[in-house]
Amino acid sequence: MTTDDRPIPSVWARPSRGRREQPALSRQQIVAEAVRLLDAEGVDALSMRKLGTRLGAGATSLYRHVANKDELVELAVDEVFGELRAPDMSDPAHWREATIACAQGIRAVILRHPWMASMLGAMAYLGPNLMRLSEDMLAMLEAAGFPLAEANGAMNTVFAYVLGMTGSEAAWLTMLARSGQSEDEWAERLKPAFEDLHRTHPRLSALFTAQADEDPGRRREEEFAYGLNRILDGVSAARTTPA
Amino acid sequence: MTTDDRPIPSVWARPSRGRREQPALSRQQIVAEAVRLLDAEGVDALSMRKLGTRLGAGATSLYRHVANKDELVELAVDEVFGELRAPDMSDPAHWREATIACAQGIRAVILRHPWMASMLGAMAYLGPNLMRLSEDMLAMLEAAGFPLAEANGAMNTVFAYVLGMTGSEAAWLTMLARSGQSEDEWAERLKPAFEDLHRTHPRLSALFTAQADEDPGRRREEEFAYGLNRILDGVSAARTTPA
DNA sequence: CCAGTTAGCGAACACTGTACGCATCGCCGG
DNA sequence: CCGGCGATGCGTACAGTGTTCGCTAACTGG
Repeated sequence: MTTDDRPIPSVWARPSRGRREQPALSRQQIVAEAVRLLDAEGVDALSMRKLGTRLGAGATSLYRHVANKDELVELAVDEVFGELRAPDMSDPAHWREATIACAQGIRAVILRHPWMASMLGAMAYLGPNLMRLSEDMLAMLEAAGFPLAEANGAMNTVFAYVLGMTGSEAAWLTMLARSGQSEDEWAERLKPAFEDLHRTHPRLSALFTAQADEDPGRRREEEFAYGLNRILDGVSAARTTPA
Repeated sequence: MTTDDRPIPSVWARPSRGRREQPALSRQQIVAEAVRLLDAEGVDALSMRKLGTRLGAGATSLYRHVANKDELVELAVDEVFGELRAPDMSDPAHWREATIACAQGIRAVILRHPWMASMLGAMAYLGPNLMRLSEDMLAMLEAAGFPLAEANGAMNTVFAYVLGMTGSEAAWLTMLARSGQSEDEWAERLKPAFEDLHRTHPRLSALFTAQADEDPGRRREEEFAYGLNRILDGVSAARTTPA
């Protein structure tokens, strides 16, 4: 137990177990493990060495399958977007429900992998999985009576909203998680500064107190749905065949 | 010239120039220089040592005025949001124009400092400058006939949209800048893959070709304005006194 | 004029991403 | 059967990172 774990250069003890017990490393495996590491320990914990160790490999071995850390992250982002299954877009009459389902799907994916928020602002994402989703949404909106240009505008608007809203949400949640405090503890900690807030920012203060005894998760869901519905209201006028 | 730049421990050559020629270092100065460095060289180039050198100081001196690099970045973000002057919100009848002006102001600020995009997804921003702006916008929307809760929903929706849209925009632009290519060169480079795109994603392909000979900057401006107007359309129904 | 507070700094530590070259493996043509 | 070959993993090394810890030297209040 103590003799053979030291790398003694002896011909007899040479392991010689073929490297091909497993295919050892593959791009898919690396990306999947990277996603797992990011989910578990957050964006700062992703280092090539740690990822290598998790895969039972040296750090630099990863570079045989991935050019950069940046490329690895790009692949991880696309991998996560691959979780998205396009919702049922068969019935054009339900374009609103389908769009809402799609938006909530994206939101759920980002909240499941909060590190995505940090990435999306730092890279122009053009991966195949999101392109497929875009094409499907365009087709659905066109079938629902939107001219292509309007469909594009509507989709971009919805998508930007989802990104912005969910990005802030994810950032807030990871900040909470990192500080190890609950949402209520945070509110409690702000109580002292509240007197000033009420004086200088009465409206913000009123909103805070009004939201104090709601379930935060539920409240965020409803706020997300509220804005989304207003956007769909505004967008629906662009249809050529109203309903 | 070659003799006195070596730190010889001689009492005679002791510099003795009072450290207080300038107040040396201050938090304001550090943050301002950090913003300048971020603007000039991008987010990866911000390191404590480089920033210190720029200020004619050692790297670790900064820690007397700033707790962390993270805190420094937080301060830099708030500093930049300080550029925002709340637009004229005196006339409640022009709430739409005022909101548009505010949104375009935020967009302009982020595009002027594209590194902001990477930060906003990675931190929950609660700085005083944005809080002031939020309070002003709430006041304006309330004066325009929105109940406070609806004003809050509208503001959050608009703000999420601006963040998402402009964030993607900034990410794309910094990617272009880093690759040193122009937008047209990028389109040219994608020409080979275009045949496939047309086959598998006909709608996206159609949109690309339709946008090929527009000025990209103008096009982005218009897309931004389009979505913003749809959102304001959808939101305006929540006013109690319609107009 | 002296004590105490404080700003700045040099050195050091634990890590990071990544380039390079070497060892080793499965395979494949002769 | 076997020798070379391309692919794969990895040890080492390098330049650079954020941050801590004492040390010096200046300013400031009594």
